[in-house]
Amino acid sequence: MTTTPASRARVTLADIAQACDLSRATVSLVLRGSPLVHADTRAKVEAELKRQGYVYHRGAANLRRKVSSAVALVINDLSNPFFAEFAAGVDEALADAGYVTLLGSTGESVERQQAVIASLLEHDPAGIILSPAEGTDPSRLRSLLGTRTPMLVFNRELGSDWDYLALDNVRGARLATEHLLAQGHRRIAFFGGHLDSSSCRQRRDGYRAALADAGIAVQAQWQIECAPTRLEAARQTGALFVRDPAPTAAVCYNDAVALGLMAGLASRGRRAGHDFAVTGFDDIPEAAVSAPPLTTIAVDPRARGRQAAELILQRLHDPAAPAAATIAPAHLQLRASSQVTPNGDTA
Amino acid sequence: MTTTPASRARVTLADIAQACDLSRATVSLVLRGSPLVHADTRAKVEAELKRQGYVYHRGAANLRRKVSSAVALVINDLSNPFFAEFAAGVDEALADAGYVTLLGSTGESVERQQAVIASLLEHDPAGIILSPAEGTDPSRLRSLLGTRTPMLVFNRELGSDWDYLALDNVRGARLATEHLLAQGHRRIAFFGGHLDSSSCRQRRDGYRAALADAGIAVQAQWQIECAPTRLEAARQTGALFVRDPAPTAAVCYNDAVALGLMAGLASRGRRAGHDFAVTGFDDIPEAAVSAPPLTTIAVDPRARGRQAAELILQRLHDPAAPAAATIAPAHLQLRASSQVTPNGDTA
DNA sequence: CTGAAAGCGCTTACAG
DNA sequence: CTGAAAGCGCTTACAG
Repeated sequence: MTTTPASRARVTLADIAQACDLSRATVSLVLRGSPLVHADTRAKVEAELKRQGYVYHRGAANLRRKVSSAVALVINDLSNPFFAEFAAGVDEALADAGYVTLLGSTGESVERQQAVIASLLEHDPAGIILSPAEGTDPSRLRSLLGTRTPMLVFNRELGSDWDYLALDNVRGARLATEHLLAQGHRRIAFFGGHLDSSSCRQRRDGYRAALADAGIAVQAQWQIECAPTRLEAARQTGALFVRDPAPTAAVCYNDAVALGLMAGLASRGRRAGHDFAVTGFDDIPEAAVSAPPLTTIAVDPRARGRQAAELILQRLHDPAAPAAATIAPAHLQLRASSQVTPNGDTA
Repeated sequence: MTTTPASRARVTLADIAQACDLSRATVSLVLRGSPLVHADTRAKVEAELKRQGYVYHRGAANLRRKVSSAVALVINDLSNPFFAEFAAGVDEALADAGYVTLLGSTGESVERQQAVIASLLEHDPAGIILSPAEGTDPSRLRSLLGTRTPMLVFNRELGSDWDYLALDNVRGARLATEHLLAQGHRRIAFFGGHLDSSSCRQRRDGYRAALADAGIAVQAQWQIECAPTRLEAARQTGALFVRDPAPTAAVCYNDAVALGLMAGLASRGRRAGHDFAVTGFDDIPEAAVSAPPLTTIAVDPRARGRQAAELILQRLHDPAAPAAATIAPAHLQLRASSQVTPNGDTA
């Protein structure tokens, strides 16, 4: 009977032990660098490990030790560069800490999110980092998770008693709004996003606070809701101009919306940064190369990913500590799209 | 002694069996839907599973059954939207097939790639999908992998006897070049990328073939190498114009390079799509919103991800089949950046 | 239809 | 310094 290369049996501790005339226990000690074993024995074992191409079966070891070396990362939209950067940061920091990342993506579907998490739980992750799909029901999530597996929620608040890593949405939107006020704008819209999302509400709160500080009453027609995508934003552009006097600037929910609005403005014969001022939120790479380049709020998603990984690892270390909310900083990234006054002068 | 919620002991088959006054074997049969067990028994067990919040430990089952339900996905650059989309497609298709994705990212470092793969192998993946870091040494990779774990290589050829999923680089670059020729260009550069990368060589081959078919001899100064990043491309822009007559158009290695070149042109007082024609490769989302929008070669990275997942799953099914190379289609996505003639007329 | 026993690849007390 | 035995949570023949 011929054995194809790909089906060769696995080399185990027992094989090494037998070849070295030792017990599996001793080989196991070598593997984990125990100082107990004699230097000669160690050398003999290590040579044999290499010779036979042994690869450690961490799953078997974890089973015996009742530990896990995996963390699940559930992302709502990996095709969004913001979350892709976040995921890269998470994976980087987890790998450095000796953990492997179990990836799951939900495509913003709560049903898929339930299924994905259920499946990941069967692989016994030590913890979960979740960037929740829009419309996530915390109680359904809680009954799925139980209380054995700690979770860190990123970006969208879910309440319950999970750890939470947030962007400073209020402050970021306030910075954007204050910048437009400083350019002389008085009629400033808040454009895009859905108010049932906590991040959208927080950003709008920051916008409102800045206007209130400037003594400006927010007009209802300055609040335009739409799905946070480029396409929907482009479609909703007209809603800004149905009444006179129309806004001269818009604080957008995020960069995707801002880029869509810029496209929508162009198709109506207006130009962002020329006769209308626009700001975004996220600072995705496209923001720097759009026409004109987009003034936005930078939140460094890769650093947020590393931070999320560190927070969940900390939680594994101290399961009993009370759940904590962490607010990550945001800062204004100035570019041409907002460098224009209400009269069309370039600042 | 109080037990904190997070440290509650795991519910196992044995707990369920004991509560139902059955053997673990019977509960195991229920879990996997065996028709052998009596309907009443099944109902009783399922109620108890739910009551105790049992979660299946797939790792333990896999250990016993000597199977794996994980596939490792190693990505060189997750912050590149092209690879992020690819990863999303892989994860989607693997999840549908009941596999979990073990993520690893290398940041284009061959050293990190070795370390990441070594670590992932300890988690016993059934197979590996690798988007190799630049400069990967196939023989080092082979000695790391052994012959037990099948691998699918994406995007960059590594030789050896691994399965390989490629983009149709030759045809894509040919399409881009033929398009520029049709606009009337005769002096066309091939800009960016390193010739030690197989994808770069293939794209340049397609470019050369198109020029040869048009009876044009390629000039040495039309070949500008640089790292495939926006920044390096912007820095190298001047190299296009050191000799007269200078090229009037450039086929770029990829979109990042093309966007960098467009920025470099702008800073030299030239404008892509106005007095110089540019094409990219990949069709990343930024290509549609750049100024001007970038003509490029679309390869549908998400579909490529799904395809990669299907190929590796197929390989798991039939380990003995000969290694196969698969070429995925590429098509021209026409936009403004190339719609200009050598004389500056807009086509 | 259900159970007792062995075993997947590892680690952990406990002896010696 | 090294080994024999038990056990992590599951599944798989084999009995009955």
